[in-house]
Amino acid sequence: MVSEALTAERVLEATEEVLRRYGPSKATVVDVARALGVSHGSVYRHFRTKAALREAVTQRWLDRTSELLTPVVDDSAPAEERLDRWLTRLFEAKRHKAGGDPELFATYSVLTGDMSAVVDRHIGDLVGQLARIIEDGRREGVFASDSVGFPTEAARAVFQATGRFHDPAYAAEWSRPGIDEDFAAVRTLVIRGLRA
Amino acid sequence: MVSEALTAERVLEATEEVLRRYGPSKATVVDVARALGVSHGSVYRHFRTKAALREAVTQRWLDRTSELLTPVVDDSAPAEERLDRWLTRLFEAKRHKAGGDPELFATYSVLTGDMSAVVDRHIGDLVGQLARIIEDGRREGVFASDSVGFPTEAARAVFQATGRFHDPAYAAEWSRPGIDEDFAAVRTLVIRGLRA
DNA sequence: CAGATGACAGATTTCAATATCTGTCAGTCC
DNA sequence: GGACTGACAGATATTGAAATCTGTCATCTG
Repeated sequence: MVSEALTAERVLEATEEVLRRYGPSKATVVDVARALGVSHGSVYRHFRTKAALREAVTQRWLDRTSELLTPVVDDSAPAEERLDRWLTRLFEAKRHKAGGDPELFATYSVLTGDMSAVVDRHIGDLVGQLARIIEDGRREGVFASDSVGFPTEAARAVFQATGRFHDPAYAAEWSRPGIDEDFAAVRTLVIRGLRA
Repeated sequence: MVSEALTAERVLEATEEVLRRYGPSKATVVDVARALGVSHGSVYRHFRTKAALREAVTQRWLDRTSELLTPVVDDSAPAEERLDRWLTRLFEAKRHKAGGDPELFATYSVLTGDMSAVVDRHIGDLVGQLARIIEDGRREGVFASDSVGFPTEAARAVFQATGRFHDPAYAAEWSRPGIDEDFAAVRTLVIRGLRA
């Protein structure tokens, strides 16, 4: 064969490129096959359905954000500072993605809308990261151990309370003037709410 | 004339009925006129455009919720208790509307999507109510006066942090199991965040 | 024989014609 | 004469026939 072997990874890359070019409603499996120079039957060898292909490419996209945040979780700084940095970095990352390539961001927002399982897993990852920071903070004695429930419950509450600054549904608000002040106020409120 | 005079109020009532029956995409000015037994030209005598008619009917709908909450603001109970009740009642009211007549709720959710001015005014009303409670709490010494900014800023933060439990975009989540625990956790977190 | 192809049936989307709606206004009717 | 009508132009929505897409599979190829 002249070109490289057709792998799932190459199919995913082509899919992302096709999605970027045509958007979620017009990107077809035939387009992906065309971009790879193969027949669409070959794409179905790697992904059973179009939905499975979209799920895989979306999961990859979401996982990139989670990985961006792990350094903050594993850091050795005080928990309160890490929580602040984690929330800020999440907001920055989302805002950067949304502002840098609005069409691709909109595309993935549409995709995630049809994929509660993939999204739930991603949210689970992020809440897990938050829970680890909160657990550390309780061990340090900086965060209250009795108030908002187990670390995972507190983490869920923090995640939900800051939703306006990471949920794609609000992406349009992220470029409004005053958004930084709003974010600072919510972040402060939430962190104060965790304190001992 | 045999029937009652055609008033703006009667037009609004007919519009709500037509919206309930046909939904936001199929409800036309001609339908409203038909429901009233007049020509559509008469409807234009009371509302300059279809958009103005929809704005008026949407504002009425939103104002009904605001009015439901004023008793809690004007109550003489301690501020922290009133804040708790205000948040709970807002969530209950929204959930009740969304669950009781899902189609009409979805209809109004679509309408509000095209009406930032009306929605901003409504949010301004609600944040104003919250600010009054927070101001009282600061006067009582229960809420910190130095932390999250002026009462209006703190009120905005509280409103945004609890968005998942009043923003129609999340209506689908309000019937999920565990939502009450989630709400309790966020509510507790936020109220603790305001404390002195 | 593992991997790729392309013809095929049924589902979905596109597109252009046709129908309906919005907003105006000259004219009608108490 | 003030409230209402209905014909009208331009904008928007609906419809159904034609084109395209999804997913399968018998066949091909190196």
